[in-house]
Amino acid sequence: MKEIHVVVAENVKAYRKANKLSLDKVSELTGVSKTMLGQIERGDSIPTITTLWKIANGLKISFTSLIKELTNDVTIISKNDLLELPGNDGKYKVYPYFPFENDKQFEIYMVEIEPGGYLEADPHHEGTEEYITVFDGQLELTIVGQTYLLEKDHSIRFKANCKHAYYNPGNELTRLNMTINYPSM
Amino acid sequence: MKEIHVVVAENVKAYRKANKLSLDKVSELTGVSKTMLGQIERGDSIPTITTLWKIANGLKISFTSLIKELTNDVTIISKNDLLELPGNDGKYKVYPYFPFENDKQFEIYMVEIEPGGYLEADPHHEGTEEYITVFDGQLELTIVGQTYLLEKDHSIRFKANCKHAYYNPGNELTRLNMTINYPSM
DNA sequence: CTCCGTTGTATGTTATAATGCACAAAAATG
DNA sequence: CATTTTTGTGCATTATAACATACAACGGAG
Repeated sequence: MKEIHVVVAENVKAYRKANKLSLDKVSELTGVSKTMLGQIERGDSIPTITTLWKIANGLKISFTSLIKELTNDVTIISKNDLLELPGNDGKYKVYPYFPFENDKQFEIYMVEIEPGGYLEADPHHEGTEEYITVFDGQLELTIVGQTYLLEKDHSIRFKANCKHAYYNPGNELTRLNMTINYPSM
Repeated sequence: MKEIHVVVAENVKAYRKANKLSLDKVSELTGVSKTMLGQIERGDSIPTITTLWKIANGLKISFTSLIKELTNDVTIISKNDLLELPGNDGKYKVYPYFPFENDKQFEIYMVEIEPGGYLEADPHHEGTEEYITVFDGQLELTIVGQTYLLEKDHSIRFKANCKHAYYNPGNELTRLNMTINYPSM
């Protein structure tokens, strides 16, 4: 995961090379100084939003093409590779397989809850939704005082902008897939 | 046509008010100082790309929602409720827990593949990505002739705009979660 | 070949981004 | 009601973004 200004640097440089433009020419087109363009391309300086806007507009390219990181084609992750996020009682374990990244609007976790394990979650922002599929065991989900019991192979979708809690009421490990969708305003 | 930093100012402020967050809270979430957030919102300062990135990531909103000039409560699904989508050999079963809908950019399936089960998938649209987490068994995934073997508790992310195939090479049922992300155009 | 123009980088300067701290006003609490 | 906490803004400081200028190296023209 590169720093955003490094991503910008690579994208600006790539565009300039692809179109055989000098720093002078880009400076002319964009109204940003040649020196600053060099600094940006070398990652020596972090441009303001206005400077970037000038570059995008001057070159007539989309803003997002400047900030978009080329993703690896294939990424493989094992649970062993992950740093387990702390639940509050040691019986609730969260594995962040695909954490939130700015170019997509969701994140994916695997969650394991031992019998009796419990977690109370703070409300997410307005419009956020959770999708949970139970692969093993049972899950008792409480949303604003309303309790839902999910068996194996059950799934649930709910708005996550209110207080909610997860609990394993059974006597075997609960394993579930959790996808959290954030609204794109 | 407003200056870009004024647009950003309005969007940050609107988001914060809509979610009833204080400057302090946003500062906490984003790692940007309270003072700077105030400056940004009042249009008194032009943030660097990094500062804006911190804001977008900290609030888990899309970057473009910051630069752009300005939804049913609970659904429960059981596998039994679903019409199983046909695989091509009876050994590959797809359960569409949350099919694609216009207000979000992804869909979620549970997939079960019996030993020896196989499915060849047509390419999705350009930019489409798949995220697969193996909950049980093994999965052999072939993407443009390249083969990946996934064990239990492994996950993979790959571009789904090319021919790919799923195969269970083991001797037990493979169960996996599949999330398909479509590009936001 | 020499000379000139172009290119990208280094340097120094100025303006401002980003922060920590202080504080008045508003809101919350008892 | 009085007191405490929270909130957003102002001020001073530090680091750095953005610029103008200088210049070495390179490429092209004659």
